[in-house]
Amino acid sequence: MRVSQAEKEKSRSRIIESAARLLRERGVEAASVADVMSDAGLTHGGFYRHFDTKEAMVRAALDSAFNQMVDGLNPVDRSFAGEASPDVLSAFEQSYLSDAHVAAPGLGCPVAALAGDVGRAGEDVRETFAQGVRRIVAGMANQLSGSKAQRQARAWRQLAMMAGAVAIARASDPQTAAEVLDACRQPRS
Amino acid sequence: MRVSQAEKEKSRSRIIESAARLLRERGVEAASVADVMSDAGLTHGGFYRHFDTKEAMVRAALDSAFNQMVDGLNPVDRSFAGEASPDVLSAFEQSYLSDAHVAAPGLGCPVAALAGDVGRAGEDVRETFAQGVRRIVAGMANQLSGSKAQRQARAWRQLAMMAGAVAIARASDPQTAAEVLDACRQPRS
DNA sequence: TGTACATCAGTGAACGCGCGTTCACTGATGTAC
DNA sequence: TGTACATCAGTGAACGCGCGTTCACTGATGTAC
Repeated sequence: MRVSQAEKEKSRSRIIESAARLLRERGVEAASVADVMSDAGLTHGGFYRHFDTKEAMVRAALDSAFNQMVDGLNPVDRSFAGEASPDVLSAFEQSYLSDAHVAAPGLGCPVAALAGDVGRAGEDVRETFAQGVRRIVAGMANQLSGSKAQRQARAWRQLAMMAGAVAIARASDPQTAAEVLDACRQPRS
Repeated sequence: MRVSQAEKEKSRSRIIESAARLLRERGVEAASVADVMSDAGLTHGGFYRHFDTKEAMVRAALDSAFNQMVDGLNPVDRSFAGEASPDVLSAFEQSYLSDAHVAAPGLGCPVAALAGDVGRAGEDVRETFAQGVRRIVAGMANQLSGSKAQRQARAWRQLAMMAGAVAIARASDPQTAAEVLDACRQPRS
């Protein structure tokens, strides 16, 4: 039964949203096309009316997940003039290194959840990932002071540390997770 | 054809070595039992004379990969008295953030290659991973100065940053990879 | 505005394929005497 | 030290299963007149 163009667009959005969550929760390979379609309230057969391949879905879902992260970094009600807001960055970092983020990968940072998987994916997926990471780093660097190169380098170091810490925390026992998160919450040394 | 106990032990070592490399290169799911056995010069049917399940092999391979990393941190010819050797730590960090490490995940740090996958694995695998990370952090902390808590916290931050940076570099294009690695090679800020 | 018809979003069965695991079998190894 | 026999590492076929993808079909949507 054909549905309207507006309905199709809603379906596509639901597929991408489901994919963005399931990819981060289960990994690129374990999040199957059938799982994603079922989560979106559809059957798997219709998948190819929306995407040519699973890889195309992965790219769209990655982009969506990065958008969520960048939105969290640049709340519209605060950065209306692009001004530096160190409390926004502090809040982002505190939220990133929280137990809640560790416990909910499906809603969390795609770098912490998927960097390993994407490293083994095709070039197109890696390109989508790289652009997403760059947007996060640019958003963080905007909230820092110093020269442009200094701000960007500090943002890279901070994001790498936080993503590494959350990935380690998820891959360990609760005590080890608490140790690495606590260490990374402390100021630089 | 039955082989001697010594031959069996050699087979087991080859299986673990192949698994440790293929897991880091392809990920936990994509490194199949048949691939590992073939790489070790055996056929897949004999796998269960060595391990009860694929998960048991993953744990043994993870342990082996972490051993390699810890050996690199504590060269026997240097740390004979457990004394602090800052140049050993510097060499470790420089090697960790090198292009060679990014290009050769099969011989590299299991944290950078497998933290994401292990985060979705069973509790036993996560426990093996956690013990491995702790050994790396202890080895790094031994090379630092300050109170025990300070040294350990600094080691956690440094390892989290380096593992995050290498994972991001592998999941990105060459230019982005160079940016994140360069940033993380710089001293603290 | 109505009518006739082409389009196509979504369904559910089916495809080939590789996965982890099991199994009957082989024949050299290890052991009991 | 020899001999008879039980053990078991390794082989290769087979198992059920879920994967990504394809396909014939349905019937509401969109369009041409």
